[in-house]
Amino acid sequence: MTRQRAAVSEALDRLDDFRSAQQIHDVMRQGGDTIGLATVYRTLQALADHGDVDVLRTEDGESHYRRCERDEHHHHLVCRGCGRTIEIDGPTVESWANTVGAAHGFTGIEHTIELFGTCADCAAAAAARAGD
Amino acid sequence: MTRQRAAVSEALDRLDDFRSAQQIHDVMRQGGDTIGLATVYRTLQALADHGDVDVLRTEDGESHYRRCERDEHHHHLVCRGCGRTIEIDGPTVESWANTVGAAHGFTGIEHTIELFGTCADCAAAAAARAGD
DNA sequence: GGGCTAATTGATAATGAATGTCAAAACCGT
DNA sequence: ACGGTTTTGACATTCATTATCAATTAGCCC
Ligand SMILES: [Zn+2]
Ligand SMILES: [Zn+2]
Ligand SMILES: [Zn+2]
Ligand SMILES: [Zn+2]
Repeated sequence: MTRQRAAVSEALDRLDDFRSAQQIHDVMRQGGDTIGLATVYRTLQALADHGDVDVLRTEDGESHYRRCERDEHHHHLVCRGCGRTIEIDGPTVESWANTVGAAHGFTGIEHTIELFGTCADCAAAAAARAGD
Repeated sequence: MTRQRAAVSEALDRLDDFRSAQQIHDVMRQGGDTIGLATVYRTLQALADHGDVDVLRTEDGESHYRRCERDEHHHHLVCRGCGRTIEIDGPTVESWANTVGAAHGFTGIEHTIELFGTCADCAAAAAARAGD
């Protein structure tokens, strides 16, 4: 464990939503940390491999990282407006994925499931903006 | 409708699995078509916007395109070995996505669902390779 | 602590998919 | 065929991510 890895881990604890490696690097620099961008990339990937952070591929192909509350397998409901993220588990979809995979003779099924929408706050803000 | 767009559409008809824009461009060139890479990118994106082709973001961030049999909303079960793709519909997951989104006050729910696995042929090939 | 070796760091260069540029070519209604 | 509009495509550019590799650091034994 190095000073830099500990710093990335702490930064992730402070941040709530999914952030790109570059955003995390910026935040750390702003907070006084001395760390290189390459190290942030490497550390985040290592954390992701170990399952310590979750990765979300954004619509434009960037990888965003987030330390999640629960360690168990789960999915995400992300607000398109503010990025607020809610952790979701769906026992039904888990078994559905395996069942439908097996039905077609596939083994070693993995799945990618993410939900996107507009949260109540952002919807209210949009309505206020339209109504003034 | 231009000669190039028609050619891309025909190429997509001939190809079965998800291919990248560059792979499609290569195949077309090999087949004697004269077309620029930028045009292939533009055409594929336009087709994707119109819902005429499906897009799959691969693990390394590339966009792969495929003309699907059915026009209606559906998802994919993709073999990690050979790329064979099966179209899936899951009424349960569709309603699940909307329900869980609404339960958290989210509106305008969209979802990303993809299944990956090893098809029976690829599993058999792997077993034969291990057992010789 | 001091020294030693292997792992890590980080400034920089390199990669590569995707997009922007813009003059030339193709399209289409007349 | 003609002229205005759209499309094309070779090329340059962007930008996230990865590779490089000398300098630094961590971990460990004495
Ligand atoms: Zn929001
Ligand atoms: Zn799941
Ligand atoms: Zn297969
Ligand atoms: Zn669906």
